[in-house]
Amino acid sequence: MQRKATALDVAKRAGVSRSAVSLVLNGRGDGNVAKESQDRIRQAAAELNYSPNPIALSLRNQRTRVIGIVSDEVVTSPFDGNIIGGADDVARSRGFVTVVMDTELDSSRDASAVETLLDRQVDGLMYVTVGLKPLDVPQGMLRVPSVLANCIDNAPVPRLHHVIPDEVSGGREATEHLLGLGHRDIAFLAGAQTSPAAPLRVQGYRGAFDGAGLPVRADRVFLAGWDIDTGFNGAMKLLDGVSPSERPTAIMCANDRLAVGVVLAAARLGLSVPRDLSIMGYDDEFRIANTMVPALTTMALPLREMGAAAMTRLLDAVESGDPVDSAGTLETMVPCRLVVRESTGPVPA
Amino acid sequence: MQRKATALDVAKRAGVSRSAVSLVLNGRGDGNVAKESQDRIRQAAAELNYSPNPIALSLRNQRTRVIGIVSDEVVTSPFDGNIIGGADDVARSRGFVTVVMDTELDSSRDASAVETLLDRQVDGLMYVTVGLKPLDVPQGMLRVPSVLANCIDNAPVPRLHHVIPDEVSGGREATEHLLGLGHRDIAFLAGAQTSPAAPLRVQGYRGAFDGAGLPVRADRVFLAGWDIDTGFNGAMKLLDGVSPSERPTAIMCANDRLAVGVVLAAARLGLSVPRDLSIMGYDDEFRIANTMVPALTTMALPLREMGAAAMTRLLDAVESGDPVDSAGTLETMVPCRLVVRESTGPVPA
DNA sequence: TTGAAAGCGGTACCAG
DNA sequence: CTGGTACCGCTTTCAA
Repeated sequence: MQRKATALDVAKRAGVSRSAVSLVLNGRGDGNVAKESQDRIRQAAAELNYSPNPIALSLRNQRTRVIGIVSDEVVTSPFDGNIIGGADDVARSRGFVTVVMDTELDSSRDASAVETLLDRQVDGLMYVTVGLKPLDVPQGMLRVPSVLANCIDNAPVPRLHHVIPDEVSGGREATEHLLGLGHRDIAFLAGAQTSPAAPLRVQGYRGAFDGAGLPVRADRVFLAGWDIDTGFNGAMKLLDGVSPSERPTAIMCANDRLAVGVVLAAARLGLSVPRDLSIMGYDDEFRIANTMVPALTTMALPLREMGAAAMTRLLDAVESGDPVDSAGTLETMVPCRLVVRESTGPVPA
Repeated sequence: MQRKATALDVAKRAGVSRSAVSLVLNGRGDGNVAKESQDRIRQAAAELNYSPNPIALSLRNQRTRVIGIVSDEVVTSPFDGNIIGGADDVARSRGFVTVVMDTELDSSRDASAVETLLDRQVDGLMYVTVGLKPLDVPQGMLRVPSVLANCIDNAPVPRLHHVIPDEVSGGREATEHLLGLGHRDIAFLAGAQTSPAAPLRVQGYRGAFDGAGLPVRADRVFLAGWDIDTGFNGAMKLLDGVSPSERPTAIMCANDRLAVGVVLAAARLGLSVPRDLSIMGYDDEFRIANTMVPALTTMALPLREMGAAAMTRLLDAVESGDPVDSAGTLETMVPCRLVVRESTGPVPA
């Protein structure tokens, strides 16, 4: 591997000094370097396939054009990877590189990941989590521009800007979809208390009923968990051995996996979806919601948009030198998106 | 943010020169620096919370202790993230940092990701893919020590070492599990032709039958796809309207999602799993296989082990200066692991 | 045993 | 308009 060309090589080839090379290649040639020299420099650079050494640049400029992304388990878990995808899109388009470190839910690694990144002089930091959650912000994040994606500063007085999905309106619109199909008895398997998303979606569910002037049956909302078996068991409790008139006509689920369990239970019980029972998921999980039988109607999390919004905000701050929340607001909410497929239909006659 | 302490600060505080600081802190103090000075230096370093600037180090040493990981879509897809987890474990334990770049299946980004990483002077590279596949190795990977995880150098004469799961024995052991339960008519939804994993698993399936001295019914193996609906449709074809004596007593699936579809079909048809029908998955996909109802018996991919093995091999090469395949072999196969849960049982009487 | 100096690859200031 | 030079933080060689 022959070593890469340096600015000195270019200078020699063009018969000028290193300084001239630097000026020209950084667009500050005009008014400083003769037009003719500029051409020679640019040509020499092209011939040698020259590009400046980012490490030397970093050392000199004290800025690296690198953004550090710390994730709780976004890389290693099956979820929410698109937040990073959306963030990286924006970063690349603006000439930044992202480096990702995953702590695999070991919060004792948070601080050291941040310090490692800071040591390497990242220009900014982003923390991404799987699922909406409060975050004990690592101290180091306060030393450079930083944003949170899908998590919220857990301090008494929050300091970092966060980008989160609008769970309340997500819950509301999902419910409105079912109300619009004529359903009135809608059960809600609402996930687990442990996530702040659960109560927010329930709030949206209530809001939809209120908005329609309909009463909410408190006993139709269940907080349990997030997995297939939970959905299955919850559905069995709601449906098995219950007369058709007593059954809910629709079941909303706080994620697609719960919905898979519910579909499974319906199949066991000989209920046709959506003819006898409508089922809604949440998340629009890739290769689950769209390939389920029947394909799941669901509320898509705006993962890419969240990542993009967070990164945009962060880079604006990095490049301007202002703090991330310069616009005065500490929160960006991104709306969820209703995806209608085949698991929901009109209320049975 | 007050700037970090430099070696010069430490030197001043200890009343010595920068060189002395460098020597002592790199363990080459004995024989070069007076014991007493050594102590003062170490103490000063501790007091100032000194650690060398990695960027300056990189520039000086031309080595960064950074390993670049390029992934096709491991970060953004729900799959195989644990390969990176396993790799990162090993890297951290050996004092290296990994930086991950995901190309989101855009192979035109492969080369530029590698060049970016190379520009930043990574000491080694690893390419990770979702699902076993042939890889057109980006040229740049040949310039530093590199390994492949879950993919295989697609060149006429392969150059890079790869770490892959042993799909043949995975397929064989899965089949043997079912044969051991007395099943003789075992259908295999074997994924899609597009992945090299599919034919390998089929080969294992055939091997198991051969080994047991049993004939293979060629019409029991189907190549179709990898998703829930494919599994559902495949199972319906095998089971719906077919008399019990004509039905396979077990269905093997090339991944857990197919198995979900098969379970769903069985539920629709009123078949009890595993009493009437045994179902096997493959992959042990997190939060699918273990939470399915019934929980899926499956063949776990050794993702963490693969990542760890690949990184170990890579770092050995980086630290020794030898090429990655110095042991003479270009392939490491890691065995899959049978996980018995509740979806398989004895053949029906 | 110690410190001065060169150099890694750049950028930016300043005198010519 | 140009080229010399200092400096970013560290390691390493070499002379004192």
